[in-house]
Amino acid sequence: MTKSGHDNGHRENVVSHRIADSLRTAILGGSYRPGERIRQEDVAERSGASRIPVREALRMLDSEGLVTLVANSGAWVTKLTIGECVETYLIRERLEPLLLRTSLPCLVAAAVDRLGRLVGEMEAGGGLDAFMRADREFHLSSYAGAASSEMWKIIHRMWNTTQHYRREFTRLALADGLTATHLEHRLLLDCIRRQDPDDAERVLIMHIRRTRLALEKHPEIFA
Amino acid sequence: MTKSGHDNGHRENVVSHRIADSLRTAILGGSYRPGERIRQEDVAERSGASRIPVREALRMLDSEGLVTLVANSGAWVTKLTIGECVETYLIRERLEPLLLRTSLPCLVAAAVDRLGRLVGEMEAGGGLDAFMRADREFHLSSYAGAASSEMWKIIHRMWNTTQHYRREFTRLALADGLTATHLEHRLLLDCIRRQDPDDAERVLIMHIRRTRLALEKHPEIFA
DNA sequence: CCTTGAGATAGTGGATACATATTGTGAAGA
DNA sequence: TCTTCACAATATGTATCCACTATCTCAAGG
Repeated sequence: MTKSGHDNGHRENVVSHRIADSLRTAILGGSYRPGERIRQEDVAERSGASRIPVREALRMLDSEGLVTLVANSGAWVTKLTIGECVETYLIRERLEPLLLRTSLPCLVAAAVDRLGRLVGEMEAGGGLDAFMRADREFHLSSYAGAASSEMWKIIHRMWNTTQHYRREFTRLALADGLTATHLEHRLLLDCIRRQDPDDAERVLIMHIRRTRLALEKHPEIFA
Repeated sequence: MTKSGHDNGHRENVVSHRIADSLRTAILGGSYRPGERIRQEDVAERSGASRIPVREALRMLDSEGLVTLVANSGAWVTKLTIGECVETYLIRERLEPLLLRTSLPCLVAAAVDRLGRLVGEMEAGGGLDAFMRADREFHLSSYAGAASSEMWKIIHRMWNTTQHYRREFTRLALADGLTATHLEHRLLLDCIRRQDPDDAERVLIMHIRRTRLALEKHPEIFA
């Protein structure tokens, strides 16, 4: 290990990966809006690199579903129709319970405690951004026991592609207090504490399904 | 339409796409084996292009899960462990029934007839390659009513990444005649003819699950 | 004999420059 | 006034050249 200590996990010091990370953060953070065009030259100039690594980065994000590439035309931030968004929730209804079941036995006490704190943060009502962050962290952390699995990647991807629409939906739902959501989170946390995979699946299905049904009542988000 | 008639659907006349298609066909056809290295220079030379479109193609295939890219190191045909392959089947058990349910009402009589012919081809016993082609065609065609959906892409990808291992497993199973498989295909075809989504889901779950359990008994495939 | 480190080698990552396709604009004609 | 065709501007796709990193080989030392 004297030479260069290359075993720094999967840290990619490659420019294309850095650009992809930067763009991903910007898209998820809302700096880019769905349907907005992304010009290779702009990104290249802003990041001080040439267009080649930008193209590689765009291809990565395309494969993640965050941007849509069209040959000889350009790249746009992926824009979902309400139908595609609903389909994503239908997939999540089937896969996330399985992922949670897989992850459940691997969640140590410390991890469960952290989930409890996150539920508390959401209930505290710190505003839109705080809820979004805690909600994402809560659910994805509950799958941490199964991280690095193929299913984990699929689910993670779906959380990313729907991030913008969840934000807009949550913005509307915050007005009603999100009481059902908070209750479901408490129930889910309890199932996790009890290490009960069957009940956990049921609650999670209900949670995702109810959100989908509520989302379908707000087609204006996809206008 | 005087200039160049560019409206040929999604036909990608881009070199990188052509190379990706070529490599994909080669990998799925078995010309490349899992774990085998793919050198950019070799592919570039063989296709008469430079390395840049080859890199783009490799990134596409990486995003499809067919090849594995490592920064500053190279590209290899993705090699699955038995655990990863089993996980793929677990995902398929949950998603394909849903996809079939979505596709079912869109399958017209002609499409169902074609499914029937494919079942006949499989039962006819034309050897490994013939069965592989008909089996893939049968299942993927049963989802054709939901083509272009996100779920369809996920499933398609999984059929691709496990293609090599299904071939090896089928090679072993052919000796036993595949009787259960043929019965399940007949049952599934009947459910489709009756337009019964609930029974179709049950049969398909059983079909995938039984295959997974049988696959788990042959770890030597992944040696 | 085994371990370790320096140098050579091969192969990927990136920058610059050029070719090509798409799209927007405007003028000419019906 | 609307349609249509041609041209120009813009952005993407590709080729060539260079730099960097990882791996392999081999020799020196314990």
